[in-house]
Amino acid sequence: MTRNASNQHGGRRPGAGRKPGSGPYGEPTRPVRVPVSLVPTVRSWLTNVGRHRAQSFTRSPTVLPLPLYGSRIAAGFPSPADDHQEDSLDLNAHLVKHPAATFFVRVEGDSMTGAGIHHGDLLVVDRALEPKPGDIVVAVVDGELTVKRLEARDGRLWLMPENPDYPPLEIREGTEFLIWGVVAHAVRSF
Amino acid sequence: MTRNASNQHGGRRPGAGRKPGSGPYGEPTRPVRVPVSLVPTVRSWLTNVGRHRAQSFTRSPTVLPLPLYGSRIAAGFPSPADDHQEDSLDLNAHLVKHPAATFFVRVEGDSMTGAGIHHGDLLVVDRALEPKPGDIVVAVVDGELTVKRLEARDGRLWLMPENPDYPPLEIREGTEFLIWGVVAHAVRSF
DNA sequence: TTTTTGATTAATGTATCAGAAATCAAAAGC
DNA sequence: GCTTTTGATTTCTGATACATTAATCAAAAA
Repeated sequence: MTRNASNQHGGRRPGAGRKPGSGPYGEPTRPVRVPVSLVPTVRSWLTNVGRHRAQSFTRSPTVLPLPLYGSRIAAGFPSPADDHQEDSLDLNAHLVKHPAATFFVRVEGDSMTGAGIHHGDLLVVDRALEPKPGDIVVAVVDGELTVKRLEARDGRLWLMPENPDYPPLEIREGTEFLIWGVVAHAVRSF
Repeated sequence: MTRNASNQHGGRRPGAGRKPGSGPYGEPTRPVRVPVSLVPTVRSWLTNVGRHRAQSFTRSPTVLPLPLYGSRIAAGFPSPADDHQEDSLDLNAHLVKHPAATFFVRVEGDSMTGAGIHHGDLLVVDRALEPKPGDIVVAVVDGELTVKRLEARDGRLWLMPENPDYPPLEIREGTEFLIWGVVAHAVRSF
């Protein structure tokens, strides 16, 4: 006992003690093994979501954020300006090989649904690609723009639909036919 | 030494020993305190980050406006001065509404072909969008990453495939469920 | 050539611990 | 009487320790 007669502060308080649920999360915690590189992400999420318990459906958290830089880091933390990692993607760089020769076309109709091209899709068309049989091309036939698969049979060219409701289109002697480019990608929006 | 003369297996192997990075995450782990109720969520997330690599949107997106052409062209090859050019479009700006909250996932399987999402497609997933019934979402269910359409029926959540070969997935009382984000676009490459 | 096997090393889950944080209420100060 | 102080009490968290599991090695055995 270090208390003297002139100092009687403190002392037993039956029932004193920190109450359960008084921590930042309102409940106890358990240690979970987290890969070193993801520790900051998990901590940050726990700080922002775990405490506020923002939820959109039932009691489950909506989203656990993916790391902006999730690559395996040998040592240290990534620099915020460090973007040269396989985990980041630029759509232009990824989808446009020849910028000067690329354009977009919106799909109308459903003649190519078998190829996963649907009405309303946005096509990325590359004029720099050499059209060859099997390619899906954007072409003008008798003044009409169309999207079909290019085929070569018996020395003739055909534009093949990928939907049985549409007939194959033969490119004949007097047909006005022009290929605009090769379809590289189709973008579907929801 | 418990070995006898008729059993000489094993023994010293200089250089033997488990190699660094041989665990499921490819790197060491550290214990992080997680609220008890969030432990399953964090675990499932860690499991899937390690198994299904996702790519984040670049932090320094390029700007590349390219021509978007209309569907009706009378004749001739499109040129920059062509009257029929409707607009120009930059893929990054057009497809990514919330750069910091966007990531990409490659589709595996064909449970959503009815929605035009096919095996191998690249999904643009937006974490900033509030998931609501009818949205196509990327979700984790009992530790498995999946892409499905979110539905709400009778006070319950369902993850609906868009291919009759697959069963609907009901989110029940004990189901570990969390939504990673809402699918904004699907990119098909040829 | 393939499989076996003790030795070797990394990784993981759990236990433990020290210090921090929150709570209590009588004593002290005003 | 009201507010502040203060030692005791209890919970909580981050870090470390530890036991077990997992992965790797290569000579010996099959």
